[in-house]
Amino acid sequence: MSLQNILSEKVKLAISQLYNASLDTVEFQATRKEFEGDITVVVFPMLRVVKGNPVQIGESIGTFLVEHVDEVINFNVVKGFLNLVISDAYFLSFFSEVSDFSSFGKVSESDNAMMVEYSSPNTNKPLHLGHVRNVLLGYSVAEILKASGKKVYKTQIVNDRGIHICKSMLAWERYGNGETPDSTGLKGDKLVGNYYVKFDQEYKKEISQLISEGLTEEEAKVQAPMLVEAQEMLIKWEAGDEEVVSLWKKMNGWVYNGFDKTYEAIGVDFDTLYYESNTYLLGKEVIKEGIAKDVFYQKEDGSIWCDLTEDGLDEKIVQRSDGTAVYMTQDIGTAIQRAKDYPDVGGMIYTVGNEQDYHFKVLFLILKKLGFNWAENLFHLSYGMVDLPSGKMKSREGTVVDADDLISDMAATAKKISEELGKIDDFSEEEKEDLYHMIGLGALKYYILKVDPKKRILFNPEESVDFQGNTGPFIQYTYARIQSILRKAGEVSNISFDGITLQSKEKELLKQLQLFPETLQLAASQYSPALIANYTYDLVKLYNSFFQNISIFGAEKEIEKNFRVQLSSAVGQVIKTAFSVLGIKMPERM
RNA sequence: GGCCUCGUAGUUCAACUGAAUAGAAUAUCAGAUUUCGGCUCUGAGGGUUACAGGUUUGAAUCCUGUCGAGGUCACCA
Repeated sequence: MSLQNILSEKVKLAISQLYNASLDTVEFQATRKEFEGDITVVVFPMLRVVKGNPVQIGESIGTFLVEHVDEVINFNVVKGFLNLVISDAYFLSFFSEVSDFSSFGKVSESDNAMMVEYSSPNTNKPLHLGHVRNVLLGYSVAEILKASGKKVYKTQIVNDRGIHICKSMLAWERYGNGETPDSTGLKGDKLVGNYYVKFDQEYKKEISQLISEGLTEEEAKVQAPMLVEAQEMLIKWEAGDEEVVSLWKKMNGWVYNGFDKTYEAIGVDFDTLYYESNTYLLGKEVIKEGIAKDVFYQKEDGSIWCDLTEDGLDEKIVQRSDGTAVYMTQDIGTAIQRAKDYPDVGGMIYTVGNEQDYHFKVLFLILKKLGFNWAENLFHLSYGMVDLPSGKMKSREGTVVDADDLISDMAATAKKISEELGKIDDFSEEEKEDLYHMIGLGALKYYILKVDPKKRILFNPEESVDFQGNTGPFIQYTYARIQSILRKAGEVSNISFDGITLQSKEKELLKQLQLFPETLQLAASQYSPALIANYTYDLVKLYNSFFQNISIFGAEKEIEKNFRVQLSSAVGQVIKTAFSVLGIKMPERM
């Protein structure tokens, strides 16, 4: 039982005994460091049920708590704030009761399952920095949910259908000379991406050619032979034309291979995949049923709509007049398919950029109207764009930061900095490369995840691999240093710590450690990796100031040394757990 | 134009969802240290939380309006 829960009940008891009133909740906050105390009860909200002077009420409650609660040994009141001093014994017993800090805060898996979707790229371009934010967020939220006791399925929807795919296919057929990833040594997604660009270049040439022949720009855009041919290809694809389908399969295969390498480099994975080419037809079935249920209606031209004006939104098309599926149709189909495939799923989280806020608002509403019980638990994990110091990323202007390049750049910077430190000269080349990758990636992930998802992020490549301050490598470094201390200390017996007097830094550390389980739960309920990142940095800062003020090896008594070493070990374990839900690995040395 | 999100030290981010004197990091400046101006430590300055009202014992946080940044309003995905 946490300290807050114990105190909360006792405060309520005090209110009912002293004032004959009842209180629903008690508000706590950390005691500011300029006052004495470990935890603070805010008296102001109680004024609603108890009339009187907040200072006097605080005094009475404080006196009551000191008399009736073992953990509370002293108190003081400042304005409406009741600062309580908690006994060392309480913190020490908390510390010795947790036998294993490596799983501290984690809750074992329940039947309550969630599906988390992230990444979901187009198959015609390599992944870029924007995808990186998506992937990191989605993966981390999935891991946070797992650690907080949910069963989680990580998934994505692969956007493998449509005119854009045909464009790169066509360009490859015309200009490719049979090039393959093997023959060129290029990653599959890069190769296909190049032909997508090639299409655009040739298409533009055709347009200007046509304009010089006297067509207007509008006409030229529609009549350019390349575009017409791509459209014909799409029709063939939908009709199941063997040649087109096999080319489509071949080129998509290349892209998937390329993506897999990128995902592996980033360190994320998926439990199940959905392909748009498989689910778009399902959506159309549901549309039919929806008409019968009066959720949708058909216009004269045959197009099908959903009227959401009563809910303050617009009318939304769900099927074109020619009977083909739109984006919305597929998403409806995919969601339903997922619920069928995984009946234990009680909710879904979609990690998608905030430019699609409206789309998901509509999607969720439609699914609710269709009457699915899981539709009550859908959440759009919306995030802001990633800007560069030079401005917005624009693929047309070539200012896009490629994901693979980014990862290797980060590792290269990590290498430069690590070499200057010179602590790992005895590592093998392979160990060094692993370490640089770990640090570079740690920097990138932390830099992105510490920011509130809904805010835009400014990505400054130079700042992002900093080793100082609130950065991933700084926390990794602290972890490595703790491991070094533990190696030096050797075996430490696990004995009880009765009789130790806590120094203020030690007490603060224990307080912060104790907060980890609730922080994890809070992060899970708010889908917020940033909360974990900031918690971890606070813990590391406290540990560093502990480390500076208290000598571990120079402790006077063996029992004190043991305690400090174990405290270091616990901090290390908690930092490691916290970083693991952010998807960041910890080096044993660096 | 309608709707949505955001606006906090020079900069990048916090603030436990309404509480005490709004915190870190980084940059800047001043000291200490040294082979040097680089590394490391110590300290300081830096804020009317975009602006104006309102609600409240109490507002960066909630409400209204204004300004600014971005997004979105397709039979594209």
